Amino acid sequence: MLAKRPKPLLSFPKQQLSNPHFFFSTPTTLHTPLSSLPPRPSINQTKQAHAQIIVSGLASNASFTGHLLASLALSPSTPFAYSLSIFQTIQYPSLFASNNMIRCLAKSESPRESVVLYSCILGRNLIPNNHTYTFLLQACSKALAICEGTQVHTHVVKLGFFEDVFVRNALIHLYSACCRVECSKRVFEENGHCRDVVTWNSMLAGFVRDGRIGDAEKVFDEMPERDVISWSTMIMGYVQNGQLEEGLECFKEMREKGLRPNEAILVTVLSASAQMGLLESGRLVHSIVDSLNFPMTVSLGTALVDMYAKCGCIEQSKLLFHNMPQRDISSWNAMICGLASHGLGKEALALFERFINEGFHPVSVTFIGVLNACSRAGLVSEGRHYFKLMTEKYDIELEMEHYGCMVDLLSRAGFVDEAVELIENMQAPPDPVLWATLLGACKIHGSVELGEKIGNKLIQLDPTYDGHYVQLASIYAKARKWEDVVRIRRLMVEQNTNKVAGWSLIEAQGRVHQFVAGDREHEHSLEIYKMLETIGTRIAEAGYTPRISSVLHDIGEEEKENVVKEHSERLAIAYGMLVTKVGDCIRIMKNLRVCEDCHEASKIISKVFEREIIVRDYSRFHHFKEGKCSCLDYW
DNA sequence: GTAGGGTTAG
Repeated sequence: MLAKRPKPLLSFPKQQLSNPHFFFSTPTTLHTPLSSLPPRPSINQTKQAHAQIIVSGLASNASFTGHLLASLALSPSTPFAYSLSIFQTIQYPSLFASNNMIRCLAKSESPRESVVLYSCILGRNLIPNNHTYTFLLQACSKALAICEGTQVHTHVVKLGFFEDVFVRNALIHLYSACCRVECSKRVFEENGHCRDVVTWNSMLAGFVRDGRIGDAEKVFDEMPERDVISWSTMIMGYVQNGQLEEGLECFKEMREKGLRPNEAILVTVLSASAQMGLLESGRLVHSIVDSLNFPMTVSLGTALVDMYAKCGCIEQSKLLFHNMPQRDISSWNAMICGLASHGLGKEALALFERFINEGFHPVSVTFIGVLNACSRAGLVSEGRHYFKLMTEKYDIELEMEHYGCMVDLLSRAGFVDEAVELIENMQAPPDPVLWATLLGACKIHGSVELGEKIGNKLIQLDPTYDGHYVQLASIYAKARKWEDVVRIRRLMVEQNTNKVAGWSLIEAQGRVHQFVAGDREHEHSLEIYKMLETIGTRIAEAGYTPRISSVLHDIGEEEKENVVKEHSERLAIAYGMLVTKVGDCIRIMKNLRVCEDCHEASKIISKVFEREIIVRDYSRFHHFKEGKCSCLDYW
């Protein structure tokens, strides 16, 4: 019987660089070893050193080139072609030189090529070492090369490098990068004694990447020591998974332990504060940035600009933006979007023009900001112009969100037919959100017939979502079609819809206070309701009359008035009046849109009590001051 | 003589 031909250890796909001669093409005549290089030299320093040695006639040998490559691998900006050209000058590369070339490849744009070089190492009968595998697995992770990585794993075990903590950590990282977190876990659990802080961090990051926050928490709690990366991974894990409060809590715990945060942590915590609209929390991070003398990098500056804009302080946001030492496209996007959310449409458009004049190229998000700016300020012709510009001049693909902004802009401004036409002519099937936007406009314009058509269609598409019933019923209520209101409400009860509970948040006395409508859970509930009475009397004297069309219950008018009076927003305002100083601004965050009645009441409260009230709702900011709102009732 | 883990914007 014929002996079976041994299977190759590794079989790699044919690629552009897969010819091993690619790595070993030009013979070299250099023989002089390189004196020690300074740590992490810049690419220019390395090039200068290289040039001097060549010019002075000194040749290089494998050892010299190996050092040169090691030095190049350390420079983050090394062009890969340069490293390769140096490697190619060695006729017989040592393992040391080859390892460092793998390391350069791992950092290059073609990390997968490192496995080709690895097969060359094997082919030249060099014995790989732990460094080889660390670099090689790093390259596989970057290339998301799970097949090659798994084969390398078998080599690691066969050649006895599984006990090496660097190699094991690289394996954990490889599997988590390739979405095989269970494999990471297996590597992590084998030989539990062979772990260091990086092993724990890699496992932690693996669970975080996979969205397994519970498992990540367990790892975080069990790890024997934590460094700044452990904290940043956990904090970012919470924030990326939408567990914002836990992220902020984790940051607090870290600070209590006296640890110095790094920039990544600060940026993440700023983002969480921004998403939640927690100004005090964001301000605290800003004060940490200042007190610890963090340089105002583009990331940190942008995160601060975004935080202040999302927490209602648009002036502070603008100030920071204009004083930023450097900006990138994200900074501009954050500022344009921030201005748009505050209804400062013309300012946002002017900034966009400046952005273009400074030579930036807009991206998809930039136009979300621009179109939102037009939509919030009712700038219809400008909106049409930019919508056209983004495809015709900047070649940006239209996404559902861009259509959303346009449909909102057109329909709210009264161009409902044009909005319908836009939806109907879309290439992709329209998202129901677009029809829901149109339904909102039907409510504003009292278009019962079209609203009825769209509302019924949406209810048919998603009978469990209560928002469509509420909108349709509001359209009927505005037209005083009470029988239809009752019918829709009954239908809603029959369908057992999932009601999204409305809430309002206010930050006061170092805490976040959350209210729902009719809430009596707060420790100062009695005082809050007393204040609500006072507010009610004072605004009634100033001419306020309740707008109860948004109340769907078939109850008496007086009861409806009580329902709106106890909306979560009103409770939060009342609490704000109790705990803030006279004249201080009251800042509220809501998860839904401001209702018409609360909007009207807030305007009058701002006048009667001489208080600025800033409300961030689901869609935008409302600055209530001296009886007026920044949205000019266009929302 | 070479080493690893974590980054924002609607």
